[in-house]
Amino acid sequence: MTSYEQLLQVLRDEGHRLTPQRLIVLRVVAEGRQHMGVDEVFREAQAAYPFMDLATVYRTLRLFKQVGLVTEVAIGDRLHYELTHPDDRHHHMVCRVCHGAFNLSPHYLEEFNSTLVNEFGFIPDLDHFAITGVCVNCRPQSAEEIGVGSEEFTLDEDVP
Amino acid sequence: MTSYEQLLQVLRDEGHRLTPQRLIVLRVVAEGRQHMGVDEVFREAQAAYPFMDLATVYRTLRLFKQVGLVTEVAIGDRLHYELTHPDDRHHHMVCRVCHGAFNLSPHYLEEFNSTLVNEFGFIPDLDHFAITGVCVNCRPQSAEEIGVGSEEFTLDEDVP
DNA sequence: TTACTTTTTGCAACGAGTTGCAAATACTTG
DNA sequence: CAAGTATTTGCAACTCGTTGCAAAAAGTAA
Repeated sequence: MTSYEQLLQVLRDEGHRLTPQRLIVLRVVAEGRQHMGVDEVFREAQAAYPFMDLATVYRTLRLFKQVGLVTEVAIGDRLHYELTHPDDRHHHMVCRVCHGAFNLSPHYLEEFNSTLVNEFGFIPDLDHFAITGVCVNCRPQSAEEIGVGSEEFTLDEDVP
Repeated sequence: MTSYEQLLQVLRDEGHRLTPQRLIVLRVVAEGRQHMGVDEVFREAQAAYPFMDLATVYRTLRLFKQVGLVTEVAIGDRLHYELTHPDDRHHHMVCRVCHGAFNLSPHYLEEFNSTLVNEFGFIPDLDHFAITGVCVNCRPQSAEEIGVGSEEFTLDEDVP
């Protein structure tokens, strides 16, 4: 059983029907790069299946998110999706200038999470969380002049 | 010079014109409670000035945000605004269940901020940042049974 | 295979927010 | 105060995302 068929089985097991539209969206997301925009998924899906409707893409991605097949990342005010890799959970740092996205291990947020739970009893939703900001390469000159040069950092960028 | 007139001066100083619409929106936000929704601002502004247009309210609030008069808080997918109090900067914890909003001092995010800057050279936008989650009072029973009772916490809620 | 039930699709309408553009108006200078 | 110009407004159209509903299709059972 291939990995792709395992994904289909997840849908079947939860009683969801396997329609051509769902198969195509799943394939597009599985073969696409990280956190694709909805319009991107739509265009590629439509290329493979010209009757594809945008509302169906939205509904399908929402369903896939519910059953855990994909992860939703809100970048700015746009929704993006990527295939869920249970062994590679991460957040995103998204640069406001170049729109590059960088992965961030969840452990950087663990302490913050505990603080909110312990001090306020507030359980924050910190899953798949996109932090906007400015990345090393786009930082203004002044920031580098004070001795925080960009050579010191290595960011693994997902997306140019 | 009253505090309200100081606010007007900020606009004038940056070369923005004082229109009736702007005066009204400013007064509504200044007299309203914390983080009002746009529709709320619109309704109150329209009551005072029936020709008020919704697009104008959006543009005016965006302008006020640019010049620092108000702070924008994205709660869920809706924009909210409150008058900026420079001596009371804070983030918000917004409960996904009861929609209550609680203030959070910026110092809770300082460490996280430094980590991103120092480790990745990434400067995150952490100003006026709304964290969704579940507040003490709305936590599922199971969470309280394991000994994390709500009596231990005091949250100062802005908004019911 | 056919008939039946339930889910899903496609479409069109909707809601929050933004934008292009012509008409209106706030500020400036004489 | 009047004339000029640059900004702002109101309107309508647009974007992204969601939703109601009738028609289509998936799964199920005879």
